[in-house]
Amino acid sequence: MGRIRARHRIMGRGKIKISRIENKITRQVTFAKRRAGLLKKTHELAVLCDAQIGLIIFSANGKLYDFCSDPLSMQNIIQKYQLTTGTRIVEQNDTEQLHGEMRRIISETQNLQMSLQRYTGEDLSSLTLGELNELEQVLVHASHNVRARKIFRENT
Amino acid sequence: MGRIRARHRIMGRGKIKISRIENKITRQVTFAKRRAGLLKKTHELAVLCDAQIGLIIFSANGKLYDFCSDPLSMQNIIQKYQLTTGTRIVEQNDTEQLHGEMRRIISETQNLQMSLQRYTGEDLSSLTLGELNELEQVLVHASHNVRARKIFRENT
DNA sequence: AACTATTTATAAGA
DNA sequence: TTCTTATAAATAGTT
Repeated sequence: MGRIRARHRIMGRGKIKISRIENKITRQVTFAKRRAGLLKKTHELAVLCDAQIGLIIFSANGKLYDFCSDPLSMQNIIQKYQLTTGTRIVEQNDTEQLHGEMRRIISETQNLQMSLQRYTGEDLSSLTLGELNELEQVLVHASHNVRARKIFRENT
Repeated sequence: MGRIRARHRIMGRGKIKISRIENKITRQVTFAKRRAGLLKKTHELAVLCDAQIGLIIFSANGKLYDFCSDPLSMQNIIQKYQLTTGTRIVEQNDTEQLHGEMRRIISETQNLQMSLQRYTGEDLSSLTLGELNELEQVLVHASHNVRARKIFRENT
């Protein structure tokens, strides 16, 4: 008498084959359990061994679960990954080229603005005497052109 | 007689606290063991439950280990992650802003070049009569400025 | 690298 | 769903 455990009724929880679980309910339950286990193990590895780890999980339904070890963010991990593997270097070059082109055109714009200030007489401070003579000729010539153009317009 | 196991000599392999392993050798051994375990578990979860998983591990020495479930590539996973979380929108905005600024400055440069062509008399074709009068005044004024500057320079 | 006592994860059941 | 527990799997300390 007393408490007798019906141990024979509790059948084993067998091992499973690693292939897609067909039963939907079972698959979802297993996903929840193993996902939790994986996240825990990931965290433990990162802490125990000073590793930087990023883990991204999309469920079959597309829901996202992720983990990233401190002190980096997932973006940091991804950047480091892309630098290490050489992936996405194309786009980085694109950005660098864009920056280079940007610097070039900003410089050109500044030069144009300075030129314009000379042609309008706003700023002549940096010019030598020779450059002033040259500029005067251009301006005189330009004003002649304008007068000629005016006459052309008046007669058209 | 027989084979007697000296079981008492085999002491327990205790549980450990989850904090950085101080001993370097132990830490490296544990890293290798748990890394293998984690990669295996990751693969199993992906297969069993039809999940899409990307795992990136950097050792303390910076060595990369990664896993990505078929049929996606790590880049696919990263893209999907960034789309899902909205990350990298910042950088996309950066790039877009850069392109916008580029367009603006290109336009400004073109305007400056056109202005300059007018001030040098190279291209007056698009100007109205009123604009021509205005331009002529600016040019005359500018040439006066240049003459004044020349006299200043000659006496300095 | 191999071993094994223990701890941990988890499959199936309740 | 959440809890339980027999069993499988991982692994810490050791050799």
